[in-house]
Amino acid sequence: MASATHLFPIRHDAIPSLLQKYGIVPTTQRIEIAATLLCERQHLSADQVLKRLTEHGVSVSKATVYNTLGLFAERSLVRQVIVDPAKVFYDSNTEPHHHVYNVDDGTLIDIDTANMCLEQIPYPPRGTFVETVDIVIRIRNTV
Amino acid sequence: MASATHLFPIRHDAIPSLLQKYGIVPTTQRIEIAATLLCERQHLSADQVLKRLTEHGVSVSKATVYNTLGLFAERSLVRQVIVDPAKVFYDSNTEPHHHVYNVDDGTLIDIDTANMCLEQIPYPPRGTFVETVDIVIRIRNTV
DNA sequence: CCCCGATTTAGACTCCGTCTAGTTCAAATG
DNA sequence: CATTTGAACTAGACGGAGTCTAAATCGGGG
Repeated sequence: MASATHLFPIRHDAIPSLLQKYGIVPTTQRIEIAATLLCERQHLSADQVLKRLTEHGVSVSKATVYNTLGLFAERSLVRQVIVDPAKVFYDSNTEPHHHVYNVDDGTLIDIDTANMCLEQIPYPPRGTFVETVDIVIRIRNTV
Repeated sequence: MASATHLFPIRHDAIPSLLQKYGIVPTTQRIEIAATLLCERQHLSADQVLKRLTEHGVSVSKATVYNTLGLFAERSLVRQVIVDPAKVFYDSNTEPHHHVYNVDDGTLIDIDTANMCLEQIPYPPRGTFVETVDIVIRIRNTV
């Protein structure tokens, strides 16, 4: 359940132990998928991860990529970012931060939470708890 | 381009002029779709709108429902809410507010912006402008 | 009443993601 | 070292949301 967030760049041979730290059995495919996404701070869709793997001559099935990214998100190794109705992004950066999404070209960038004070978050209804608070600034290109 | 937000409930016969105020030609189908969504503060997916229309004996094609809701959002008559990777919600409430989304049961509720001060929003990159700032509090059921 | 651009339509199609059922893998066991 | 067993992986079918296309229809201006 790893307390500290990992640092970039992550060395390929550090991945198995990283996965274990998050309670994930480090299989060949999971290591490859993690290496693809976690090599730097970035936002990739499942499809993009699959494409990169294929391009690098690594053969992993579509189902495994989708399942594995879902597992990573569930275990908080990566973060899901839902800003585009068409696809889910997976964010290799798990430190608290928010996002700026360019609706026109699909660019997604991180912004620090520093100074973005968010006061008075309402109590969650009975029987529920807050999982995340996501702030998305949607921008568009002028003209 | 209507400045003031409309008030609920909206009378059915007030819809044609409301559409015109937003630069939308009020056709039969658009009036029906607007009436379905705007009758009260609510969040509906395109599919739900289509279902309600069908249930009320109003026949509108799927393509028209999707296109029309997209048009309404583009003209700021309604607001798109992207919180679920599976579908887009359309929000009849266009006043500034944010959302609490229950990931487990798909419930979406509005929260007032009052007291939720958000300071220090970063400048948008050159050549872009901020369209919306969306805050989504994701909650889950305990147990 | 006719014309013509705007709107609507049915249904095919695309794309993201899930499901299924069979296969492979690897670790533990005998 | 062979066997067992459950987890993980796979290919490909499938499902659902949303888009596209080409044809039909509408409705306001002439």
